[in-house]
Amino acid sequence: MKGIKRLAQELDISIGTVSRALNGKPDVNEQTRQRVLAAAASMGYVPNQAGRALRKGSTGVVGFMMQTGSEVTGEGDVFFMSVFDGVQTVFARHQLDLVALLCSSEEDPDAYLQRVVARGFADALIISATKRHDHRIDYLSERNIPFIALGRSLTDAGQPWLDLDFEGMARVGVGRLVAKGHRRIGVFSTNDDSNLAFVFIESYRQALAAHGIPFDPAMIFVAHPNERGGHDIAERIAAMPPDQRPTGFVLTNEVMSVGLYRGLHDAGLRPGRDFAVIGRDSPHAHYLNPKLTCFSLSLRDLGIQLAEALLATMPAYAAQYPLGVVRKVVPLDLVEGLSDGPFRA
Amino acid sequence: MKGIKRLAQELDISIGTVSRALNGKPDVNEQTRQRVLAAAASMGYVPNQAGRALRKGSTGVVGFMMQTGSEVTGEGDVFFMSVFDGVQTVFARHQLDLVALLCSSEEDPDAYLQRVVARGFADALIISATKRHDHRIDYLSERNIPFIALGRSLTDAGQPWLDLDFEGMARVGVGRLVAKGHRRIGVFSTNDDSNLAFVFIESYRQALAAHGIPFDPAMIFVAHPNERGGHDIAERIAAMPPDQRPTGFVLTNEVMSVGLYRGLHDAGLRPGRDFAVIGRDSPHAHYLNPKLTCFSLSLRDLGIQLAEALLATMPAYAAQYPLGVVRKVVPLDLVEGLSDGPFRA
DNA sequence: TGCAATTTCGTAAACGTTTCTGGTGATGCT
DNA sequence: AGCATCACCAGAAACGTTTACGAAATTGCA
Repeated sequence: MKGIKRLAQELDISIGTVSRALNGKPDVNEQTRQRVLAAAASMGYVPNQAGRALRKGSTGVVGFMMQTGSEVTGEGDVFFMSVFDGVQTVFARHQLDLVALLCSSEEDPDAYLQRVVARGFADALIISATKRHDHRIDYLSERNIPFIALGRSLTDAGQPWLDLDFEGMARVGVGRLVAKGHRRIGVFSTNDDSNLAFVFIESYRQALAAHGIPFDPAMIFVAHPNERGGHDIAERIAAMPPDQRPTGFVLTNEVMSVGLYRGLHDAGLRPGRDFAVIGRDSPHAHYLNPKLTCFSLSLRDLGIQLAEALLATMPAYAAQYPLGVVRKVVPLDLVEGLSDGPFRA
Repeated sequence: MKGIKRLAQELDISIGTVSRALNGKPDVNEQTRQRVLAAAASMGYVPNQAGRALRKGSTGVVGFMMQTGSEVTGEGDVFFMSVFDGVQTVFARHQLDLVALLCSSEEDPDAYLQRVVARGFADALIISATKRHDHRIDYLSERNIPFIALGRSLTDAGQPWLDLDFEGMARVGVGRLVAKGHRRIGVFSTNDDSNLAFVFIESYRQALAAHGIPFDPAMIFVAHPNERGGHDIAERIAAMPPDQRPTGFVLTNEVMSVGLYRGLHDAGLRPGRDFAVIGRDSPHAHYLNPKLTCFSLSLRDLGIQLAEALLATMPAYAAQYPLGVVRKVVPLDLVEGLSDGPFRA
């Protein structure tokens, strides 16, 4: 005999009453409730997840889907740890648990989603690293599984999303460099289907146009969104004839600046003196020398917004979070460093 | 009507047969099996996790418990992503899924473990950031839940564990610096109950003794195991009278060197010239200037070993992994850089 | 042809919980 | 005193699966 049944037998009351006592339901005598609670504590009773989920149809778990492997760690790293923390502070108020659903780099994300998630493993989902055309969005909305995307997508099923303000980063970044005399401003892009890069490049072109600077495709550097990618870019820049090189760079990724700095240094280019860099804040970038001028935001706060927007779409919680369908760009602050120092123009 | 019942009704056969067909059980006609498989695919059937777990008593899920929040990210960061990848390549062979159980920084790890895990959420666990006295180890072994610890602990319930070779790092690191003439060699420690720091400091003392160098408590620098901690250490070193400062430093953490470099630089100390640094390999440290001399290991391989050692303790898989109870220290390679360059002695 | 062995399948129980439906006894009200 | 109300609780059904058991249909063999 196990579980609630054993408890009931021990106390000589019915399992129904035990369940009601445990779950704070109204029709149970306060005295018996205390008896049950005491017995549960002393016997170390803890409800079985499967039984409860089967009966209730919900698990109390929200999944954050992310990809593993070292190569794909674009936003990865410490980024998520802080976002998680924010999400959890909201979830804690509702006894919801957050788990990270780890999609192996060897498995197709769509397949993973179907395999793990559609089984009713989680009540709701947070998906990240959204692509411009993202099958997961269709899949989840077809089945009415509540979810929110961290990142916009062209695949629009009316889902809520939160995204960083790439337009703003392009506008402010370019504007800042232009004001210092730069005309050849490099940016990075990826060669996958990620919407992030697409939005950023578009905004970059608009920002250039706003300052009357013609767009030059050679200023777009495709690379992996990690340290190595930053290093690759620096090497490519160094290989260009000096008069065709960009004189400044705007990055939206947290860690690329680390590799970029090193690559620039090896090429004899010092950020903030020979070359302007504007990047993204991160624990690593924070210790670059010279100090990186970067866009910054509270990741914990991002997590909080993410959680609230998600709860707003879940029937059981929507009433407490009357936010409607959140589709929002979150702004970043520019933190002045020395890496985009005065240009010689 | 939902799930397997609907499938059965559609095909006009019993749910028992459908289940057996789906699960590859022997006593089902090959032709009906194909019919079932086809119907399941076309109707997008996917078995309910709760129902299956309830009946079978196992979930097919292994949890990796880790803490969230930006402050506690000692080993965190990109470290885990690669380890996960290794674990998953092993798990994939057995249809096991790995999820990260995220313990909020606001919740007690022991309480979290009881709340989430004992519910039968996962079949087995990997716990990390083990303490010298770790309640989780007792808890899990009392309930016979298979688990493995990433990190040794004084709490010994006969559990399997894997740990990095801190003895080796201390011995090789100190030996290398001593050979270059260093006598005052700094190391870092934490002020929590983590066993990692304890083992390392012990080995450090022994390594010093082996070279006839007296132990000086002032050479131990307590700090947070992250970039900021590294920076703090540099500031403290800079504040010491030059003739009392360490002349070299051995770090076992992946990211502290980033902050240490910056802090040393601000104090006018250049790694590899005025000060020797030996650290840990990581994507970030890899781009330090000058190149960091560091201990390195394949995290993916660590994940593979972790997974295999865990499976060896799970009754259902033990036969395929006859490893016994694995309690093993995994070695690291020294990668020569320029940060521990020639000493002036 | 007849009996045993084998293949294939349907039936039903079980996993641990929550919740619906009634029922009992006590209480309140007239 | 009689009736309605109420607080409390027991019983049972249900959630979706897997699996033990046995029955039916088929085959093999003499």
